[in-house]
Amino acid sequence: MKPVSTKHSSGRAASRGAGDTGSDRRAELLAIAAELFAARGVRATTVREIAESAGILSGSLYHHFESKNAMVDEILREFLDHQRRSYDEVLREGADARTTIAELIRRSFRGVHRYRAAVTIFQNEANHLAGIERFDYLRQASRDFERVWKRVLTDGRSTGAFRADLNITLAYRFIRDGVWTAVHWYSPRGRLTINAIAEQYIAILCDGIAAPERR
Amino acid sequence: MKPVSTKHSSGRAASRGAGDTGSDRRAELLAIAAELFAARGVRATTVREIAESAGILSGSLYHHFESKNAMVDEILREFLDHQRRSYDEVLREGADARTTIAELIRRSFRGVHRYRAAVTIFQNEANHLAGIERFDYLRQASRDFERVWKRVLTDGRSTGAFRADLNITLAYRFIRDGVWTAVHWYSPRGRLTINAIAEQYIAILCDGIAAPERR
Amino acid sequence: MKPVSTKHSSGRAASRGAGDTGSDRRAELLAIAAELFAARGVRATTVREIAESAGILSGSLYHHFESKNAMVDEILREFLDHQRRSYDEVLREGADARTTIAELIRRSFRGVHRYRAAVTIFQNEANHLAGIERFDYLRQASRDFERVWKRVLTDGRSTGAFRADLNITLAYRFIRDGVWTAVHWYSPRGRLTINAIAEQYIAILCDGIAAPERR
Amino acid sequence: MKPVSTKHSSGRAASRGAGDTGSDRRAELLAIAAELFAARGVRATTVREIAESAGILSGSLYHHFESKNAMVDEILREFLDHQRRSYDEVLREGADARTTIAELIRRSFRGVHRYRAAVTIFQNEANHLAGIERFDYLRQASRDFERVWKRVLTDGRSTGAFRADLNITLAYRFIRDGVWTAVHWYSPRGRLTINAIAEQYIAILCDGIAAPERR
DNA sequence: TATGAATGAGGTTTCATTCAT
DNA sequence: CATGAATGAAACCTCATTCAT
Repeated sequence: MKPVSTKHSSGRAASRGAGDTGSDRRAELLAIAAELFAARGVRATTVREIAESAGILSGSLYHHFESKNAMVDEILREFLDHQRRSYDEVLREGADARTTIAELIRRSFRGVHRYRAAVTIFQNEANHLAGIERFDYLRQASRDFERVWKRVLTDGRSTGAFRADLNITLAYRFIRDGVWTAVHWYSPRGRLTINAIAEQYIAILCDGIAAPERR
Repeated sequence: MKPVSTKHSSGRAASRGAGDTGSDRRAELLAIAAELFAARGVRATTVREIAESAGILSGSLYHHFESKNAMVDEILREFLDHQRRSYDEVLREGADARTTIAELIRRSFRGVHRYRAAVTIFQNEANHLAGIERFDYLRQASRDFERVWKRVLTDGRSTGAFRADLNITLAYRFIRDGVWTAVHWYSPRGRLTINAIAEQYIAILCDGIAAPERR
Repeated sequence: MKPVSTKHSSGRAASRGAGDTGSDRRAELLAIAAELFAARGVRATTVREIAESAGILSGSLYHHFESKNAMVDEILREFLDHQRRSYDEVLREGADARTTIAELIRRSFRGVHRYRAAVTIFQNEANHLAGIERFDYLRQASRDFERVWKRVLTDGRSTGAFRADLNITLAYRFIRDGVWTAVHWYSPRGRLTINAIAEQYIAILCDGIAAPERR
Repeated sequence: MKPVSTKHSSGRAASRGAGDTGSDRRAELLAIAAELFAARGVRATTVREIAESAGILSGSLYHHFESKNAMVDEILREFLDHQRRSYDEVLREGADARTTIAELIRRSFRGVHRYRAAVTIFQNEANHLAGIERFDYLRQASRDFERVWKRVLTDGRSTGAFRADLNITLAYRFIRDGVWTAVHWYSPRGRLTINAIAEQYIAILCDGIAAPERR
């Protein structure tokens, strides 16, 4: 993971390996950068701004990271790796489709909570970043996620848990957009906890907004 | 419409007034710019790229538009004005909540279809753009839309059309994100027409993905 | 005069000869340009601004004038020609030094009044313009003026009209700067007429600001 | 001194605070820029020219200064602050009007000598610069100077040191223009020292150019 | 680790001027 | 005479990155 293929064969060991415990400083800088990237966009955030927010000069950042994109890379990978593992855990439990979907939604919202900045970046800029070679893996991650959701939806439809006329692709997209876009308005200090939001979303998605007595 | 009260228009008469039928060239250039903005992002799209796509030099663009942001401005305003009027029409019909919500959703998807590039820009960059004085009106437009949806949801909940335990704010956000984010994957040449997508979305939203017999 | 050596051998007869009676439109445009050049500086005034002030498009100006600098040229020449003739008249009268100096000052201030915009341009930009080949004549004009003033001062010193210890060069410069710089604050609608200003200046220059009884 | 409260300094720490001793490089660059601004005018001097004169690339200048105008700003403030203090010292000595006027003139010419480039810029471009928000303080500085001179002139007139019929405003303007415009022709390597020029100017101003025996 | 000076490519914008209609 | 579209050079400025100290 994180091959860090330095094009610039400089002798300086700016980037460490992935599993690296990493100095606290490194994590600190990464957190600062993530917040700025999320708030202003990756392109709109200058290396100078990141450095200044950290109280150092822009040149000094290059002792910790190879490049600006290397920071984005690390921020995104951490989130994606976590989320993939989290989804896999659910699948491995092998519950019924409705339970599984609900749990996937819960874990997605928890991802929003825990990796807020990373999710924001992923949501806002995955499309543009994917055009850069270094971020090829974003497309793979999206495909992995898609496979997970679609498998559960298809399974549920065939077992009768979900409507027979459900369009799997559309349903998947609505769910995906619904959970990730929440990052735009979710605030950890807001009135609703992330769990409450997840439950509401599950309710709407599974049973609709219409009052049940109508049927 | 389109008041174009640019503070920065110091003496330059590059942009015409609003109701202006406008030369075809102008509309042509705007369409080209919109596609690029949508595809690559506003910041990432250079004026030079727009000009080259139109077969002219970058400086020549300034004969038609005051600035890059002036183009973004015009693109967004056209969509927002249309959408606002479209929503207002529905409200004026005064149908019941469920019918109204369905119609609002249909008209939103039609907006996605007709103003695809503009919706993409709005969806991707409204947050960042709103930080610029010139784009203050984006916040107002968002608030206007929010009021429309929330009024109908609240009305439907009190008349018993919608679940009594529905969280209006969350429901509004899910709907909003669901319809606008569709622009990311909707293709006019795809298998599903925009109307089919709208109906599927209405179905899921109103009645959920779960099979009805469960209740 | 006004050779108008068109580098661009275009067949269009944009510029007329000098003695040309000239259409009113031409004079009108020149007056508009002069005001703008004076108010904002030659460089800072765009051709577009001139055209817009005249209610036409920038391209249309080129039917009347060869270039922006051609306008500056004409504006300056008119003033310089007039002023030169005016000074010559005084010299030809052959009055005594003090009378002559006073009259030169009066005629300078009258020049400020009548060619306000031109004097402003001359005062503000002669130095920079003189670097352009086309404006070589500015240096000659300055030298001509200098010769006039110095001749009178020298004459007056040798006849005893002026102090024996007068530094001719410095005196000339103070006078020159005093009269031309007045253009920066003189207003035809101000409290003091241009003649009153001239008389005050003559008084200060000849007899000083100190009260006479002190000697 | 030099508050440098740039509104535009959004997050960039290019320019240091005021009391800053400042790296030598900074002062060096400022001196180079000042000479060019004085010689060619602010607008006509390109950032590239400044950089090339300093042996660096244009972009590198922005490591030291926020913008071209920021350089102009610093150059002007240094001169204005100095001159204001210098005038205040004279006033605090409380000598009689004629002595005070003479000393103010001496100190003005010394300002011309010491801040030649800055005075040239101030003299040539204050009018145009004052139209820019950032240079609002130029108007204030002019007003401050005006008050100083007028106070002394008024005082001298009422104590009988100066002519009873002296027009204070005109006298002030002639003096102001006379001393500052000298920057256009003064050369530190010329025949006359700045002190000699000052004394000649004082003599002419106080007692006139006319021979005394005439009265 | 950090600084501070510099690079160099590229961005948006300006503007005098041209020219077919 | 005037328009309106375009040119092309050059302006100011930005910013990721490098590197000697």
